[in-house]
Formats: sequence, C-alpha cells, structure tokens
Amino acid sequence: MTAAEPRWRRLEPDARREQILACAVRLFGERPYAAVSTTDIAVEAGVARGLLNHYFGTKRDLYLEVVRRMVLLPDLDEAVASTGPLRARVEASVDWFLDTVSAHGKTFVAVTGAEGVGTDPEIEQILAAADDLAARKVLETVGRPADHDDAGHRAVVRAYGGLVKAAVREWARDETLTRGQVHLLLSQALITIVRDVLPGVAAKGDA
Amino acid sequence: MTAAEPRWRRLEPDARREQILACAVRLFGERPYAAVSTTDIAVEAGVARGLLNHYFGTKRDLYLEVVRRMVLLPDLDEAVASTGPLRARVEASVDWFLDTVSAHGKTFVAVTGAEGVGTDPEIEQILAAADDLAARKVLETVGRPADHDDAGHRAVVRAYGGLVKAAVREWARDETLTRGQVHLLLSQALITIVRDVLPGVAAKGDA
DNA sequence: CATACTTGTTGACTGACTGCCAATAAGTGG
DNA sequence: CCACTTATTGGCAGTCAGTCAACAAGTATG
Repeated sequence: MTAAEPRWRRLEPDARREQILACAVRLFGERPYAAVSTTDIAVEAGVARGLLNHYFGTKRDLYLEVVRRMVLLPDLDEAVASTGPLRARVEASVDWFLDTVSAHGKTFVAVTGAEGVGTDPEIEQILAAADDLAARKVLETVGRPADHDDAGHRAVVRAYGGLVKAAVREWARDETLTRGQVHLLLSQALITIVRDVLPGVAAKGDA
Repeated sequence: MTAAEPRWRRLEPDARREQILACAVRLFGERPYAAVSTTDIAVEAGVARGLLNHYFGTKRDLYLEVVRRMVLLPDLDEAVASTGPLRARVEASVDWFLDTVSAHGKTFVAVTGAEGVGTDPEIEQILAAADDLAARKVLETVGRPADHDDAGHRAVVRAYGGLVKAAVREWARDETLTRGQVHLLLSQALITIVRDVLPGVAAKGDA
C-alpha cells in the first residue's frame, strides 16, 4: 500500500492564523483569560501549542488580537439616514444599532462585559479606540453639523456608549428589558444629550 | 545576650488577612490579573506565599475578595434629601455621588474599567449586585414612590449606571470632561429617564 | 519519476507559577 | 520556666507559557 495521508496538513500562514484566531475568540469568549490555557486553544485548533507562539508571539498578544477582532462592530460605516428631524434620525440610528447587535448575539455582549478590577492599558486603549469610533459615527448621524468633531462632544457621546452597552446587556443577556424598552431608553437619552447637554459642552468655555 | 527579635511576627488572623488583602487590592489595581503573581503579593505583604492560600484559598478566590472590597462604595446609604422638586433631588443626588467619587479617586475608576473580553460569571455577579444596590438607592432618592421597586425600573437605572461609570471615567481619568459637564450630563439624563422612560417601562404591559 | 529545497509545523526542554502540607516557631497560659 | 496552641514557613509536585532545533508537507527542479 502507498504511504497514507500525511499526519498534518500544511496551510497558508494567513489561513492557519485565521483558524487559530477563530478558536481563540470562541474560548476567550466563554471563559476568562486565566481559565483558558494555550493548550486548550491548540487542541481546539488541532495544532501544536508552539504554533500559537509562532503566529501570535505570546498568549497575551493573542488575547489582544482577539479583543481587537471582537470590538470592531462589523458594517459600522453602513449609512444611516442623516436627514429629517432629530427624533427621526435618532430613532433610526438606535434601530439600526439594535438590529446589528441582535444579529451578532452574544459576541457584542461578551466584549462589553467588565471583568472586574485591573487596569490593562493596552486593552483600555483598544476599547477606547472602538468607543471613539462609534462616538464619531453617532455624532455624524445625529449631531449638529456645526461642531460635530468637537472633543468635548465626543467625550459625552463616548459616555453615552456606556449607557448603550449596559442597556444592551440588560436586554440581550439578562432579558430584564425588552427591545422596545431599550429603544425608548436609548432614544430619549440621546435626544436629551443632543438637545440639552451638548450645547452646554462647547469647545471654548461653557454656555 | 538574650535571643534577638523573632524572624516574623505573629498576627491575629483578621489583621493578617486584612493586611494581605490591602496589598492585593493595590497590586490588582495596578496590573491585570495574570500579571500579578501570588509571589508578588506575598513579597509585598512580607509573608510566605503559602499564607495566601491559607487565608484565601486560591489566587482566584483572593481576587474575588479584592473585587468585592473595591466595588462597595463606602457610605452608599448616606442619606440624601428626598424631598422637593425632581430636578433638585436629581442634582443633589448627582452632586453627592460626584463628591464621593472624587474623594476616593482612582479606586472607583479602577473597578469600572472593562478588561476586555471574557465572561466571568462570578465577577459579573459581584458587579451586578453592586450595580443593583446603587440602582435601588437612586430609585429611592429620585424615583416616583409609587412603584420604586419595580424590576423593570431597576433594570433601566442599572443601565443608567453604565452611563455614570463611563462619564466618571471621562472626567476623573481621561480629563476629557469637567465635573460641571459630567454633572450636566448625568442630571439631564436621569431627569429624562425618570420623566420620559420609566413611565413607559411599567411592570404590567406598556403605556 | 526521483530529488533537492522551502517553510509550515512539531515536540521536547526550561523556567515560572500555583496549590498543598508537614514541620517550625511565635506567643500565651499554667 | 515549660507545655500548648496555632500562625507561619519552606519545600515538593503538578501545570503552564516561551523557546528552538529538528522534522516533514508541499513545490520546484532535473
């Protein structure tokens, strides 16, 4: 008989990297960092443990990649109607967002989950960048065109992002709020922010 | 000459436990979980590493204790005027809260810091309990007395807690917002929630 | 079809870390 | 001064992450 199938298949670096990353995303999404061993990930991917280091460096580096992968909300730059009265724009924006979140299920909830104490600068930076991107997007859609790129405005909307995440958790994970209730909460809050808060948070001095 | 001072001092279990916990709080507040070894904590506390296990069991158990210690906002049950018009009560409440936070500096900011991905049920539960306690407190102060203990209302106010944490981070850590701006944001948002959102989140059916 | 070459992949080695437990000694009462 | 309680130590065993030289899968070459 001829030599049988090889013991392992040789993949393109990109493909192998992607496969490993996918397994890592799943495992890190289920258990906290310390409870996931590189051996677990290697077994899940069906490769030798040393290969993880070859592609990602250290375990922590792999984790950072996972976080980067999970935080970037797909189709974030999808256009949402940015004309019409404020309430209509806000509600359309919130609707689009809730649709996106419900489509990705638990993935979004997992990234927003606070893991307790412990300041990790690099993680913070990744999350901050994602929040800021989302904030710009919101301001672009519902913000007043005049000063939509003001730093103070972005900070307020980033804080609004905290409300959004917490509200989505209540809805998608804990089921303590319905989608309609979350929609109401987020819409009213955003309208209030645009109408009553942003004018008082001007770039130069206060109103 | 008499036998010199002993190589180590014997402490009351409570005292020793407290001392170790204090060191753990400091270290876990500076670095993420995996970057803090039990040896580090033991050295910091000046005790043998095995003593940590004796008092707290596993490293993870010690970490849970640290989180429990940090999340409970001291003097949370301090009375705040719960009479007068809504706006006055809300602003007094927000003021009290910002005072408390600024008094405890970075401690509060550290606990609210999301550490990325990874669902840790026990941590989530601890944080959820703290959030719910805070939510009850807020409802007690500014909520309408009729149905202040409604589950839906608590969920909305817990979500509001997400806004609070994010806003405080912008102010106390990143300094991208002033205290006045945070005060404005949190007050307006809370007023909107009490006025326009909670009535639409009734216990039985919707309005 | 056989051979040399490239490189994706493996497996073992090493240092670090955690949990465990019997021995030790600090403090106290008799 | 001595015996007793127990807080504390120190070392052992198992696990895990990072490194690297050797190996083999796939491809090009004659």
